[in-house]
Amino acid sequence: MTSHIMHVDMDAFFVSAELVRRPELRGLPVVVGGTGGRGVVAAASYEARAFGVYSAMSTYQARRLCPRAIFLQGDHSYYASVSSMVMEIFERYTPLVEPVSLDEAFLDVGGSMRLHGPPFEIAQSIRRDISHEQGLTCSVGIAPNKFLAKLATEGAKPNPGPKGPIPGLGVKVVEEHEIQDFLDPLPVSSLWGVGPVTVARLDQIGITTVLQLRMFPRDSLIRALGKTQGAHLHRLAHGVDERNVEAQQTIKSLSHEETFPEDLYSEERIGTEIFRMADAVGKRLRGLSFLGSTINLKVRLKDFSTFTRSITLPNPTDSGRIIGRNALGLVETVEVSSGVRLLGVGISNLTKSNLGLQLSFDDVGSDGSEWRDAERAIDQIQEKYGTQSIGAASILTEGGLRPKEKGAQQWGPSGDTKK
DNA sequence: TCTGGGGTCCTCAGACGA
DNA sequence: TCTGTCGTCTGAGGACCC
Repeated sequence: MTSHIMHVDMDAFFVSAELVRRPELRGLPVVVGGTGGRGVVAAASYEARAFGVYSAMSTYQARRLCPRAIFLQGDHSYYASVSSMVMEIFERYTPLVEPVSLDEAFLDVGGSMRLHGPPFEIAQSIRRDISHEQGLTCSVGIAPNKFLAKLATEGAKPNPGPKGPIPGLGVKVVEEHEIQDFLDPLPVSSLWGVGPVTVARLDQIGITTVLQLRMFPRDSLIRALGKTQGAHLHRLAHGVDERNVEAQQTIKSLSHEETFPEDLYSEERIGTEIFRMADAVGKRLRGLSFLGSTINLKVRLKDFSTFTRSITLPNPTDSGRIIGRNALGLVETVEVSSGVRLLGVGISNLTKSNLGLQLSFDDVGSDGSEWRDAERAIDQIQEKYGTQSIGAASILTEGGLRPKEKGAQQWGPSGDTKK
Protein backbone atom coordinates (compact mmCIF):
# COMPACT_ATOMS: atom_id res chain seq x y z
CA MET A 1 0.00 0.00 0.00
CA THR A 2 1.47 3.34 -0.98
CA SER A 3 1.30 6.38 1.26
CA HIS A 4 -2.03 8.06 0.57
CA ILE A 5 -2.63 10.53 3.40
CA MET A 6 -1.90 14.03 2.23
CA HIS A 7 -1.35 17.21 4.20
CA VAL A 8 -1.58 20.50 2.30
CA ASP A 9 -0.36 23.73 3.86
CA MET A 10 -0.52 27.12 2.11
CA ASP A 11 2.78 29.02 2.11
CA ALA A 12 2.57 32.23 4.23
CA PHE A 13 -1.16 32.14 3.51
CA PHE A 14 -2.43 35.45 4.91
CA VAL A 15 0.44 37.42 3.42
CA SER A 16 0.19 35.61 0.08
CA ALA A 17 -3.55 36.29 -0.05
CA GLU A 18 -2.88 39.99 0.58
CA LEU A 19 -0.26 40.08 -2.19
CA VAL A 20 -2.82 38.72 -4.66
CA ARG A 21 -4.96 41.84 -4.17
CA ARG A 22 -1.98 44.18 -3.58
CA PRO A 23 0.66 42.97 -6.05
CA GLU A 24 2.63 46.22 -5.62
CA LEU A 25 3.82 44.85 -2.25
CA ARG A 26 5.52 41.80 -3.78
CA GLY A 27 9.17 41.49 -2.84
CA LEU A 28 8.77 43.68 0.26
CA PRO A 29 8.74 42.66 3.93
CA VAL A 30 5.02 42.43 4.70
CA VAL A 31 3.50 41.49 8.05
CA VAL A 32 -0.18 40.62 8.56
CA GLY A 33 -1.82 40.57 11.98
CA GLY A 34 -3.05 42.90 14.69
CA THR A 35 -1.50 46.29 14.02
CA GLY A 36 -2.36 47.78 17.41
CA GLY A 37 -0.07 47.94 20.43
CA ARG A 38 -1.47 44.64 21.69
CA GLY A 39 -1.57 42.80 18.40
CA VAL A 40 0.35 39.75 17.25
CA VAL A 41 1.79 38.67 13.91
CA ALA A 42 -0.44 36.24 12.01
CA ALA A 43 1.90 35.80 9.05
CA ALA A 44 5.09 37.34 7.72
CA SER A 45 6.36 37.36 4.15
CA TYR A 46 9.58 35.44 3.56
CA GLU A 47 11.35 38.81 3.16
CA ALA A 48 10.17 39.79 6.68
CA ARG A 49 11.08 36.37 8.08
CA ALA A 50 14.67 37.05 7.02
CA PHE A 51 14.63 39.78 9.72
CA GLY A 52 13.52 37.27 12.33
CA VAL A 53 9.80 38.15 12.22
CA TYR A 54 7.58 35.10 12.76
CA SER A 55 3.93 34.42 13.41
CA ALA A 56 2.67 34.64 17.03
CA MET A 57 5.31 37.28 17.82
CA SER A 58 3.97 40.53 19.26
CA THR A 59 3.55 43.27 16.67
CA TYR A 60 5.55 45.54 18.97
CA GLN A 61 8.55 43.21 18.75
CA ALA A 62 8.10 42.72 15.00
CA ARG A 63 8.20 46.50 14.46
CA ARG A 64 11.46 46.70 16.35
CA LEU A 65 13.03 43.85 14.36
CA CYS A 66 11.90 45.17 11.00
CA PRO A 67 10.82 48.84 11.11
CA ARG A 68 10.68 48.97 7.29
CA ALA A 69 8.08 46.24 7.11
CA ILE A 70 4.58 47.02 5.86
CA PHE A 71 2.06 46.07 8.55
CA LEU A 72 -1.43 45.12 7.39
CA GLN A 73 -4.40 44.50 9.69
CA GLY A 74 -5.60 40.92 9.16
CA ASP A 75 -8.86 40.49 7.21
CA HIS A 76 -10.35 37.22 8.43
CA SER A 77 -13.42 37.23 6.20
CA TYR A 78 -11.32 37.73 3.05
CA TYR A 79 -8.99 34.87 3.99
CA ALA A 80 -12.00 32.67 4.77
CA SER A 81 -13.40 33.27 1.27
CA VAL A 82 -10.05 32.45 -0.37
CA SER A 83 -9.77 29.39 1.87
CA SER A 84 -13.16 28.04 0.82
CA MET A 85 -12.12 28.26 -2.85
CA VAL A 86 -8.93 26.36 -2.06
CA MET A 87 -10.92 23.70 -0.18
CA GLU A 88 -13.14 23.32 -3.25
CA ILE A 89 -10.05 22.52 -5.29
CA PHE A 90 -9.17 19.73 -2.82
CA GLU A 91 -12.67 18.29 -3.17
CA ARG A 92 -12.15 17.80 -6.91
CA TYR A 93 -9.65 15.09 -6.01
CA THR A 94 -11.28 13.41 -3.00
CA PRO A 95 -14.40 13.80 -0.87
CA LEU A 96 -12.28 13.01 2.20
CA VAL A 97 -11.04 16.52 3.05
CA GLU A 98 -10.51 17.51 6.68
CA PRO A 99 -9.81 21.24 7.06
CA VAL A 100 -7.45 21.94 9.98
CA SER A 101 -7.53 25.70 9.69
CA LEU A 102 -8.05 28.28 6.93
CA ASP A 103 -4.71 27.41 5.32
CA GLU A 104 -4.31 23.73 6.00
CA ALA A 105 -6.10 20.43 5.37
CA PHE A 106 -5.69 16.67 5.41
CA LEU A 107 -6.81 14.66 2.37
CA ASP A 108 -7.21 10.91 2.07
CA VAL A 109 -6.59 10.12 -1.61
CA GLY A 110 -6.57 6.33 -1.18
CA GLY A 111 -9.79 5.98 -3.16
CA SER A 112 -8.89 8.54 -5.82
CA MET A 113 -5.84 6.94 -7.38
CA ARG A 114 -7.61 5.04 -10.17
CA LEU A 115 -9.18 8.28 -11.35
CA HIS A 116 -6.41 10.80 -10.65
CA GLY A 117 -3.18 8.80 -10.52
CA PRO A 118 -0.70 8.22 -7.68
CA PRO A 119 -0.64 10.63 -4.71
CA PHE A 120 2.45 12.46 -5.94
CA GLU A 121 0.69 13.31 -9.21
CA ILE A 122 -2.45 14.38 -7.34
CA ALA A 123 -0.33 16.70 -5.19
CA GLN A 124 1.24 18.25 -8.29
CA SER A 125 -2.20 18.76 -9.83
CA ILE A 126 -3.51 20.42 -6.67
CA ARG A 127 -0.51 22.75 -6.50
CA ARG A 128 -0.98 23.65 -10.18
CA ASP A 129 -4.72 24.33 -9.76
CA ILE A 130 -4.18 26.52 -6.69
CA SER A 131 -1.42 28.46 -8.41
CA HIS A 132 -3.42 29.04 -11.64
CA GLU A 133 -6.76 29.81 -10.01
CA GLN A 134 -5.78 31.62 -6.80
CA GLY A 135 -2.23 32.78 -7.47
CA LEU A 136 -1.04 31.06 -4.29
CA THR A 137 1.57 28.42 -3.53
CA CYS A 138 1.34 25.52 -1.12
CA SER A 139 3.45 22.66 0.18
CA VAL A 140 2.32 19.05 0.37
CA GLY A 141 3.36 16.12 2.56
CA ILE A 142 2.34 12.56 1.71
CA ALA A 143 2.71 9.65 4.14
CA PRO A 144 0.88 6.61 5.54
CA ASN A 145 -0.79 8.66 8.31
CA LYS A 146 -1.74 12.20 9.30
CA PHE A 147 1.07 12.76 11.76
CA LEU A 148 3.78 11.80 9.26
CA ALA A 149 2.10 13.66 6.40
CA LYS A 150 2.11 16.85 8.44
CA LEU A 151 5.77 16.43 9.32
CA ALA A 152 6.56 15.72 5.67
CA THR A 153 4.99 19.05 4.71
CA GLU A 154 7.57 20.84 6.84
CA GLY A 155 10.25 19.21 4.72
CA ALA A 156 8.58 20.52 1.55
CA LYS A 157 8.32 24.19 2.63
CA PRO A 158 10.26 27.11 1.15
CA ASN A 159 12.91 28.81 3.30
CA PRO A 160 13.18 32.53 4.04
CA GLY A 161 15.76 34.57 2.17
CA PRO A 162 16.44 38.33 2.09
CA LYS A 163 15.23 38.46 -1.52
CA GLY A 164 12.19 36.27 -0.96
CA PRO A 165 11.44 32.59 -0.48
CA ILE A 166 14.06 30.02 -1.42
CA PRO A 167 11.93 27.29 -3.02
CA GLY A 168 11.64 23.96 -1.22
CA LEU A 169 10.63 20.55 -2.56
CA GLY A 170 6.97 21.51 -2.88
CA VAL A 171 5.92 17.89 -2.38
CA LYS A 172 7.55 15.41 -0.04
CA VAL A 173 6.62 11.74 0.18
CA VAL A 174 7.45 9.49 3.12
CA GLU A 175 6.93 5.81 2.30
CA GLU A 176 6.41 3.06 4.87
CA HIS A 177 10.03 1.80 4.75
CA GLU A 178 11.42 5.34 5.19
CA ILE A 179 9.56 6.22 8.39
CA GLN A 180 12.26 5.61 10.99
CA ASP A 181 15.03 7.24 8.93
CA PHE A 182 12.76 10.25 8.43
CA LEU A 183 11.71 10.58 12.07
CA ASP A 184 14.80 9.67 14.08
CA PRO A 185 16.93 12.80 13.54
CA LEU A 186 14.06 15.23 14.24
CA PRO A 187 13.93 17.16 17.53
CA VAL A 188 11.13 16.07 19.89
CA SER A 189 9.62 19.54 19.56
CA SER A 190 8.56 18.63 16.02
CA LEU A 191 6.14 15.99 17.36
CA TRP A 192 2.47 16.85 17.55
CA GLY A 193 1.57 17.73 21.14
CA VAL A 194 5.10 18.57 22.29
CA GLY A 195 5.36 22.21 23.31
CA PRO A 196 7.89 24.07 25.47
CA VAL A 197 6.76 22.45 28.75
CA THR A 198 7.05 18.89 27.44
CA VAL A 199 10.35 19.68 25.71
CA ALA A 200 11.75 20.76 29.10
CA ARG A 201 10.40 17.63 30.82
CA LEU A 202 11.89 15.36 28.16
CA ASP A 203 15.18 17.23 28.32
CA GLN A 204 15.36 16.45 32.04
CA ILE A 205 15.36 12.73 31.27
CA GLY A 206 17.92 13.15 28.51
CA ILE A 207 15.60 13.06 25.50
CA THR A 208 16.00 15.66 22.78
CA THR A 209 15.54 13.69 19.54
CA VAL A 210 12.89 11.32 18.25
CA LEU A 211 15.50 8.54 18.12
CA GLN A 212 16.18 8.93 21.86
CA LEU A 213 12.44 8.99 22.49
CA ARG A 214 11.92 5.82 20.46
CA MET A 215 14.67 4.01 22.39
CA PHE A 216 13.29 5.08 25.79
CA PRO A 217 11.27 2.34 27.58
CA ARG A 218 7.53 2.94 27.26
CA ASP A 219 6.88 2.36 30.97
CA SER A 220 9.52 4.90 31.99
CA LEU A 221 8.07 7.42 29.57
CA ILE A 222 4.61 6.92 31.08
CA ARG A 223 6.08 7.41 34.58
CA ALA A 224 7.69 10.67 33.46
CA LEU A 225 4.80 12.17 31.46
CA GLY A 226 1.64 10.42 32.62
CA LYS A 227 -0.33 7.64 30.98
CA THR A 228 -1.98 9.54 28.16
CA GLN A 229 0.90 11.69 26.99
CA GLY A 230 3.56 9.02 27.59
CA ALA A 231 1.73 6.42 25.51
CA HIS A 232 0.90 9.03 22.87
CA LEU A 233 4.52 10.09 22.39
CA HIS A 234 5.72 6.50 22.39
CA ARG A 235 3.38 5.78 19.47
CA LEU A 236 4.39 8.91 17.58
CA ALA A 237 8.10 8.13 17.98
CA HIS A 238 7.40 4.82 16.23
CA GLY A 239 5.49 6.62 13.47
CA VAL A 240 2.13 5.24 14.62
CA ASP A 241 -1.00 7.41 14.31
CA GLU A 242 -4.39 5.72 13.89
CA ARG A 243 -6.49 8.85 13.37
CA ASN A 244 -8.55 8.83 10.18
CA VAL A 245 -9.17 11.79 7.91
CA GLU A 246 -12.58 13.01 9.11
CA ALA A 247 -14.49 15.04 6.54
CA GLN A 248 -17.33 15.72 9.01
CA GLN A 249 -16.27 17.32 12.26
CA THR A 250 -18.57 18.22 15.13
CA ILE A 251 -17.91 21.30 17.20
CA LYS A 252 -17.63 20.84 20.97
CA SER A 253 -17.52 24.41 22.17
CA LEU A 254 -17.58 27.92 20.83
CA SER A 255 -16.45 31.19 22.31
CA HIS A 256 -15.58 34.82 21.77
CA GLU A 257 -12.81 36.68 23.49
CA GLU A 258 -11.29 40.07 23.07
CA THR A 259 -8.22 41.91 24.28
CA PHE A 260 -9.11 45.56 24.74
CA PRO A 261 -6.88 48.36 23.44
CA GLU A 262 -6.97 49.77 26.98
CA ASP A 263 -7.71 47.97 30.25
CA LEU A 264 -11.30 48.15 31.56
CA TYR A 265 -12.03 49.34 35.10
CA SER A 266 -15.72 50.23 35.05
CA GLU A 267 -18.11 47.47 36.13
CA GLU A 268 -20.71 48.85 33.76
CA ARG A 269 -18.37 48.65 30.79
CA ILE A 270 -17.25 45.12 31.75
CA GLY A 271 -20.92 44.10 31.92
CA THR A 272 -21.66 45.59 28.51
CA GLU A 273 -18.70 43.80 26.93
CA ILE A 274 -19.77 40.48 28.49
CA PHE A 275 -23.28 40.87 27.07
CA ARG A 276 -21.84 41.86 23.68
CA MET A 277 -19.80 38.65 23.54
CA ALA A 278 -22.64 36.54 24.97
CA ASP A 279 -24.92 37.97 22.29
CA ALA A 280 -22.47 36.87 19.60
CA VAL A 281 -22.12 33.41 21.13
CA GLY A 282 -25.91 33.01 21.21
CA LYS A 283 -26.22 34.17 17.61
CA ARG A 284 -23.66 31.64 16.45
CA LEU A 285 -25.37 28.87 18.43
CA ARG A 286 -28.70 29.66 16.80
CA GLY A 287 -27.08 29.87 13.37
CA LEU A 288 -25.60 26.41 13.85
CA SER A 289 -28.77 25.01 15.52
CA PHE A 290 -26.94 24.13 18.71
CA LEU A 291 -27.77 24.52 22.39
CA GLY A 292 -25.14 24.63 25.11
CA SER A 293 -25.23 23.85 28.83
CA THR A 294 -21.93 25.06 30.26
CA ILE A 295 -21.18 28.77 30.24
CA ASN A 296 -17.45 29.62 30.39
CA LEU A 297 -15.97 32.96 31.35
CA LYS A 298 -12.35 33.99 30.88
CA VAL A 299 -10.80 37.07 32.45
CA ARG A 300 -7.26 38.30 31.93
CA LEU A 301 -6.14 41.08 34.22
CA LYS A 302 -3.71 43.91 33.66
CA ASP A 303 -0.80 41.78 34.99
CA PHE A 304 -1.68 38.99 32.50
CA SER A 305 -2.93 36.67 35.25
CA THR A 306 -5.79 34.67 33.75
CA PHE A 307 -8.85 33.21 35.45
CA THR A 308 -11.58 30.96 34.09
CA ARG A 309 -14.96 30.30 35.64
CA SER A 310 -17.77 28.09 34.44
CA ILE A 311 -21.26 27.08 35.38
CA THR A 312 -23.50 24.32 34.06
CA LEU A 313 -27.15 25.18 33.56
CA PRO A 314 -30.00 22.77 34.31
CA ASN A 315 -31.38 23.38 30.80
CA PRO A 316 -29.33 23.97 27.64
CA THR A 317 -29.75 27.34 25.92
CA ASP A 318 -28.95 29.31 22.78
CA SER A 319 -30.01 32.66 24.24
CA GLY A 320 -27.40 35.40 24.39
CA ARG A 321 -29.31 36.96 27.26
CA ILE A 322 -29.12 33.84 29.42
CA ILE A 323 -25.47 33.28 28.53
CA GLY A 324 -24.74 36.91 29.39
CA ARG A 325 -26.55 36.85 32.71
CA ASN A 326 -24.68 33.74 33.82
CA ALA A 327 -21.33 35.08 32.59
CA LEU A 328 -22.00 38.27 34.52
CA GLY A 329 -22.64 36.20 37.64
CA LEU A 330 -19.32 34.42 37.10
CA VAL A 331 -17.33 37.65 36.71
CA GLU A 332 -18.46 38.68 40.19
CA THR A 333 -16.33 35.84 41.60
CA VAL A 334 -13.17 37.43 40.17
CA GLU A 335 -11.44 40.48 41.68
CA VAL A 336 -11.21 42.75 38.63
CA SER A 337 -10.46 46.11 40.24
CA SER A 338 -6.83 46.03 39.03
CA GLY A 339 -8.03 46.35 35.41
CA VAL A 340 -9.30 43.91 32.81
CA ARG A 341 -7.18 43.32 29.75
CA LEU A 342 -9.24 40.54 28.14
CA LEU A 343 -12.72 39.10 28.48
CA GLY A 344 -14.01 35.90 26.93
CA VAL A 345 -17.41 34.23 26.92
CA GLY A 346 -17.92 30.70 25.66
CA ILE A 347 -20.24 27.75 25.81
CA SER A 348 -19.67 23.98 25.81
CA ASN A 349 -21.61 20.76 26.38
CA LEU A 350 -23.33 21.30 23.05
CA THR A 351 -26.36 19.45 21.71
CA LYS A 352 -28.33 19.85 18.49
CA SER A 353 -31.26 22.20 19.08
CA ASN A 354 -33.77 20.23 16.98
CA LEU A 355 -33.97 17.66 19.79
CA GLY A 356 -36.52 19.87 21.52
CA LEU A 357 -35.95 22.54 24.13
CA GLN A 358 -37.26 22.62 27.64
CA LEU A 359 -38.05 26.26 28.31
CA SER A 360 -37.13 27.76 31.65
CA PHE A 361 -38.54 30.92 33.24
CA ASP A 362 -35.49 32.72 31.87
CA ASP A 363 -36.81 32.25 28.35
CA VAL A 364 -40.01 34.15 29.07
CA GLY A 365 -40.02 37.94 29.22
CA SER A 366 -42.00 39.99 31.72
CA ASP A 367 -44.63 40.75 29.08
CA GLY A 368 -45.10 37.06 28.40
CA SER A 369 -43.18 37.04 25.12
CA GLU A 370 -40.37 34.61 24.68
CA TRP A 371 -36.82 35.96 24.54
CA ARG A 372 -35.89 33.20 22.15
CA ASP A 373 -38.42 34.53 19.64
CA ALA A 374 -37.09 38.06 20.10
CA GLU A 375 -33.50 36.95 19.56
CA ARG A 376 -34.46 34.99 16.46
CA ALA A 377 -36.30 38.02 15.11
CA ILE A 378 -33.17 40.13 15.70
CA ASP A 379 -31.12 37.48 13.84
CA GLN A 380 -33.46 37.78 10.86
CA ILE A 381 -33.42 41.59 10.80
CA GLN A 382 -29.62 41.63 11.05
CA GLU A 383 -29.47 39.10 8.24
CA LYS A 384 -31.49 41.47 6.04
CA TYR A 385 -30.31 44.93 7.09
CA GLY A 386 -26.89 44.32 8.64
CA THR A 387 -25.54 43.80 12.15
CA GLN A 388 -25.61 47.52 12.99
CA SER A 389 -29.34 47.77 12.32
CA ILE A 390 -30.67 46.30 15.55
CA GLY A 391 -29.49 44.71 18.79
CA ALA A 392 -30.27 44.35 22.47
CA ALA A 393 -29.93 47.53 24.55
CA SER A 394 -27.63 45.61 26.93
CA ILE A 395 -24.84 45.57 24.32
CA LEU A 396 -25.06 49.25 23.38
CA THR A 397 -21.76 51.09 24.00
CA GLU A 398 -20.60 54.65 23.37
CA GLY A 399 -19.29 53.39 20.05
CA GLY A 400 -22.73 52.06 19.02
CA LEU A 401 -23.79 48.41 18.84
CA ARG A 402 -20.35 47.08 17.80
CA PRO A 403 -21.65 43.51 17.41
CA LYS A 404 -18.95 40.89 17.91
CA GLU A 405 -18.30 38.69 14.92
CA LYS A 406 -16.13 35.61 14.59
CA GLY A 407 -12.55 36.43 13.61
CA ALA A 408 -13.23 40.17 13.44
CA GLN A 409 -10.34 40.80 15.79
CA GLN A 410 -8.46 37.56 15.31
CA TRP A 411 -4.99 38.89 15.99
CA GLY A 412 -5.67 41.61 18.56
CA PRO A 413 -6.77 45.21 18.36
CA SER A 414 -6.01 47.09 15.16
CA GLY A 415 -3.97 50.28 15.23
CA ASP A 416 -7.07 52.41 14.61
CA THR A 417 -9.39 50.76 17.13
CA LYS A 418 -11.55 53.27 18.99
CA LYS A 419 -12.62 52.72 22.54
C1' DT B 1 3.11 50.66 24.38
C1' DC B 2 5.74 43.17 25.01
C1' DT B 3 2.68 38.70 25.21
C1' DG B 4 -4.32 37.32 20.00
C1' DG B 5 -8.35 34.42 19.17
C1' DG B 6 -10.66 30.15 18.74
C1' DG B 7 -10.43 25.84 19.62
C1' DT B 8 -9.36 20.64 21.82
C1' DC B 9 -7.83 17.72 25.24
C1' DC B 10 -5.85 16.52 29.61
C1' DT B 11 -5.09 16.58 34.71
C1' DC B 12 -6.34 17.45 39.17
C1' DA B 13 -9.29 18.46 43.03
C1' DG B 14 -13.58 18.59 45.34
C1' DA B 15 -18.44 17.28 45.83
C1' DC B 16 -21.66 13.81 45.90
C1' DG B 17 -24.28 9.52 45.67
C1' DA B 18 -24.19 4.50 45.82
C1' DT C 1 -24.90 4.44 62.02
C1' DC C 2 -20.42 5.43 60.61
C1' DT C 3 -16.54 5.12 57.52
C1' DG C 4 -14.03 4.18 53.45
C1' DT C 5 -14.08 3.50 48.50
C1' DC C 6 -15.32 4.10 43.93
C1' DG C 7 -17.25 6.27 39.92
C1' DT C 8 -19.06 10.34 38.00
C1' DC C 9 -19.71 15.06 37.46
C1' DT C 10 -18.18 19.72 37.66
C1' DG C 11 -14.95 23.38 37.76
C1' DA C 12 -10.29 25.40 37.28
C1' DG C 13 -6.28 25.57 34.99
C1' DG C 14 -2.63 24.17 31.84
C1' DA C 15 -0.65 22.65 27.43
C1' DC C 16 -1.00 22.66 22.89
C1' DC C 17 -2.55 23.56 18.08
C1' DC C 18 -3.13 26.85 13.94
